[in-house]
Amino acid sequence: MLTQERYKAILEILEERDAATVSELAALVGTSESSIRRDLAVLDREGRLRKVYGGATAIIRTEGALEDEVNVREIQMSAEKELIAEYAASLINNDDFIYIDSGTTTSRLIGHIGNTKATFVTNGVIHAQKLISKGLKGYMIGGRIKPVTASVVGAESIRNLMKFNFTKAFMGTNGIDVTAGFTTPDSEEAMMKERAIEKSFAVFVLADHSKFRKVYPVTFAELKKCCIITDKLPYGGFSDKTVIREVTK
Amino acid sequence: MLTQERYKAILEILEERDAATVSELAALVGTSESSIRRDLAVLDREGRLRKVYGGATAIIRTEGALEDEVNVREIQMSAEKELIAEYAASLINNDDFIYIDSGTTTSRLIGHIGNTKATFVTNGVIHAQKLISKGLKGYMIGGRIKPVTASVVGAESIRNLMKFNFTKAFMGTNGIDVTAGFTTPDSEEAMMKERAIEKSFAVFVLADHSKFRKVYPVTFAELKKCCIITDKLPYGGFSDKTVIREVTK
DNA sequence: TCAATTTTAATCAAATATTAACAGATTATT
DNA sequence: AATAATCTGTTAATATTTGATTAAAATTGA
Repeated sequence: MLTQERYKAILEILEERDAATVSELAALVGTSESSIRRDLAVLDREGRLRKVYGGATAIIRTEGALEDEVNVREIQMSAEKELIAEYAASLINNDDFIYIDSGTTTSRLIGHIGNTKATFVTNGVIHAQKLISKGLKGYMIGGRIKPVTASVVGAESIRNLMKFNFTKAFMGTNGIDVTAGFTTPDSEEAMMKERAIEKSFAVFVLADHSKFRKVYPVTFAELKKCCIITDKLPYGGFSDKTVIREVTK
Repeated sequence: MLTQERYKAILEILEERDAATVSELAALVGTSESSIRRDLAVLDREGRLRKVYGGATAIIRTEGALEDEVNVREIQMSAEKELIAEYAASLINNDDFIYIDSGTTTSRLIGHIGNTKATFVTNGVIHAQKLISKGLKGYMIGGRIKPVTASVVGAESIRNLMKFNFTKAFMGTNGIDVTAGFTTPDSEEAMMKERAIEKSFAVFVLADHSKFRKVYPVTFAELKKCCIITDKLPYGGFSDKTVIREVTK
């Protein structure tokens, strides 16, 4: 059976039922679990389905492009990120005035914030919603909404952001590299991040180990500007000029 | 059974009945109480339900992120509002620059907006989310988030709002009265509404018949300033100085 | 208030799932 | 036809999830 035929078969099965286990797919498609796993990995990378522990789920494009891209992806985030988020949340004090960057890692952080009198400012629409559902004092940065990430970016929002002076900022990143620093694929998001860091007394970047040694088009900060909170350092250590907080069980 | 399938099952059960105990969920989903507890912890952190002692309750997300008896009722009396929302959506043109007020009625309106090049500005967090999930061009007003209604209000947000000049505004209201005009219980929300109306060329107030002859503490506009879109006029008609668009099947 | 009852969170072993490495089969390339 | 590259299924080593157990915490009712 051709690989492409398998892909098609898998996607068709997932279209009927919303989810299927690896063993179910193997039986239905008529191949080994190994092949199914390899297929799911490919299709997940292509964004055609969502790989989850035990199988895969369909990407429902019914209404919310956002609902799936942002919310569902979070569900499959790993235990390491949970640890990072938990630790980051423990750094929050009652008198803090905190910036929360958009992105999945920081979104998870909000789930771990307990009862606090701190005030939170964010440019993430979902982050704002989570803040209020947690009963926290929240501020939303205004401006143009970027659909894919459900975050507010652009000149307008930067102007709004500049009014604030944060005690702490919790940032996400796509890449961390010794020479390129913290990088992200989107220049508008990068600009927001850059300014938020500028206006914060202490900056924490939440990043699991997979982010190290990766470089994306736009740099938004030098390494030394932020404290990295991670689960595991890359092989051979990292720049000794960087402040790294390694969180382990 | 896949973890994600369990999540979905739990959320579906909570959508039908507003609340369920851990043991009920375990029986209905067909898994152990341990797993249900773990699932509830995750889903609570994700903000998809509210974990309570003994089980979990659904989060009603139509307007406020918080459960609200009033909201529940409003959702149920929906057929008329649907009509109003549908008609209001038909008024939108490609070159419009539109303000969408926070509130359930306007939230519903977004669901009826088709493919348009118009730009939308809102102070509702959930409204913003709906806009992007619909693929519409959206702007968020920045400022302090009021938890109950998940809307942005306050001095900061009014300053941000004043920069705009809208072609049309779609507003919600709590009361419509000949002498008191359009009224709402919250003064901060009222101020936002007042300014939004001031900055709009045409203003439409979406209100079902139950809103007529009711007066709430704060007036945010005179009747003649806005065109009312409603499903049914009150007995004996209404002020003839008011522009009313009555929508019927 | 305090004791009885219920619920929760933490722990642990068993069951399940994943990964990576390997060798044979299949397909492309020269 | 020979060689390289890719794909497939198997296996063993890891890692994750699950349900039972139990001590601690929360709720209830007198």
